[in-house]
Amino acid sequence: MSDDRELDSSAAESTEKSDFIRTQIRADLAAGRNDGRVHTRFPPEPNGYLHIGHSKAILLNYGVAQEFGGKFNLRFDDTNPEKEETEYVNSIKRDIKWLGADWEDREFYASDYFDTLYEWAVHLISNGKAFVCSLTDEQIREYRGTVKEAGRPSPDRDRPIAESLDLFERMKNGEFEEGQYTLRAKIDMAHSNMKMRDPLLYRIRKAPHHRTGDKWNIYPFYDFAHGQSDAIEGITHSLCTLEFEVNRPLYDWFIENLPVPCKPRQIEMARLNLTYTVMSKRKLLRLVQEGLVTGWDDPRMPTISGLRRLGYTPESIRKFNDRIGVAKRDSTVDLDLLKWSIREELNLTADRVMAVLRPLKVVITNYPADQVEDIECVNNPEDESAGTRLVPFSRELYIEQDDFREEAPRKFFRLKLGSEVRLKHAYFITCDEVIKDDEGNPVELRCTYDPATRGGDSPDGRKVKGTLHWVSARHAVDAEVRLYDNLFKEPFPEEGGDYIANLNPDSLEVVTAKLEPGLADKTVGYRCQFMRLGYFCVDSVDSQPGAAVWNRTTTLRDSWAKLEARSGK
RNA sequence: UGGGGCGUCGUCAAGCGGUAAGACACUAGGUUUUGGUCCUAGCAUUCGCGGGUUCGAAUCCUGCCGCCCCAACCA
Repeated sequence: MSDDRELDSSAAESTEKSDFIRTQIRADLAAGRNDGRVHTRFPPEPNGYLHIGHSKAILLNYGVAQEFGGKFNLRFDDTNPEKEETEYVNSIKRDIKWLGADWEDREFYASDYFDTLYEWAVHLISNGKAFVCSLTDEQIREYRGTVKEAGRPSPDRDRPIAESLDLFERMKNGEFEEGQYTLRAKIDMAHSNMKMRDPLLYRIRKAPHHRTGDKWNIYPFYDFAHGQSDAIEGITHSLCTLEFEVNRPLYDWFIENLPVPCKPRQIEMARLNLTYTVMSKRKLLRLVQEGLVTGWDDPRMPTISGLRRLGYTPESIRKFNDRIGVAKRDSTVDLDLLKWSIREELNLTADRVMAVLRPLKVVITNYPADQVEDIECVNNPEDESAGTRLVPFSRELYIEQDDFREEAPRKFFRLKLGSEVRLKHAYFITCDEVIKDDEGNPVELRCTYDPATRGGDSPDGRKVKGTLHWVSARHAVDAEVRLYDNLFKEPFPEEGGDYIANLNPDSLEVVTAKLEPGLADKTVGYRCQFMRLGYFCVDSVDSQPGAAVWNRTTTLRDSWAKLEARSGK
């Protein structure tokens, strides 16, 4: 049966995608543009960790290259030395590899092209298309006008070419202070597109660069670096997000006015937004810096490294991306879709094991005190080849506190005083007596079992509605289990005031759980379902040899909780 | 009182003049030794709104409305 499902999904994957980007690429190919080549790139700025939104860009660029027999580059957009760090380039490379996108030997940096970019800036000056400007940042802003009023030309706009050439060289040589001069293109101060009003090309910055060190005193801006870097690498389709739509005329202007080896086409698409989280590096960075999370890889973060640590697989993220599609309209994807993509995979592949998160002791009064039985348990009902394992059963057990109510409505199928339930794979038990503490909370259940129901079926054919998971008290191993929930309590945390105020105070609950003994030696990389509770994995950071820490990747669908919540209102 | 982009189910998203795919979510049943999974059924007579063209419009034209982006020496 699981075979059928796998066939179905692979068949679905093989259907040709027809989003607007691929449609454009096919048209370009048909028109013979760029010699019929397809070459894409992912251009991260190394100023933070990659998040799930980046996975959309990575997988799309890589996927498109694959589908059209083209190539995919990784290029770090490192034109701002003040914000960029080597730690980030390493984490970015690790995350892209993990997602399964392969840039082969094409790892590039915009900073690789600083020399060429400098030459091209000189080229523009020489052709009267750029000039050195002495306006301060404040003046530049003022001269630029507004979206509704034309700007005014800089007084330096007609500076003689030779003078600009000289000044620009001296800027490069470090003869001036930061902010003293800039290099600007000479386009049109009255242009209706603000990006075309004599945009800045270079600024003086004396900060050391993570790769070029102190070689440069001037650094190009994004607009002067990005398209040219694309062209240098032979990129044919430069995919980016919607906010760069207004930059496209400028992108094209540089391509037209510079001796570039290829003419890439910029195509813009909507970025990914997800409910119950934020997706901007700036906002994520603040969570890290203020210690609101444990780091970029905190399992609650929407970062690739956070999701990996939470238990997501590369495949689940790829499937998620296939399902959200790509389009031009602003949208926010339901977090449930992401959760569903990991449940879908783990349902088919994860072992079912037993763990009790909030233990309640059960004593089987008619079970011999010194007896221990090995109960055969199915590892994965969705996958027969996963086999079975033996789990010890004895007189004293733990069950989940939530699975017992002294009195409960008819719809409550779990253990009640005087009623019978099945312990998964083991026996039917009936609760005879509840022992409570001073506050009336149940601390121990006295139960009897029916020896004839071994394995979980009654020979007389009587049925029980509930099946509970359990662990043998004597054999159970204690473990720290981290129950993660949504980082934010609101679906749109950025709406209204400060998003920090919408953090979910219950995004992490830590419990000491009782696990079946076979889980004691599990190591990083192991994923399983704690039966009836959710999917869990061994934490890759805080686990110690012999003392795994477990993270809840996601809960199971819980129609009982839904039902109860509904009737409670 | 500028320019650019976008409006199809609660959320994503196909559709490109021939009479609204699919997924998630949700609802109702069935199966079930996980209240999980799985299965079945339901879930937009309607595509932001109004006109027009056409035998026929979500698709073409037109007017309006709404949302997003652009005035960092960020990317």
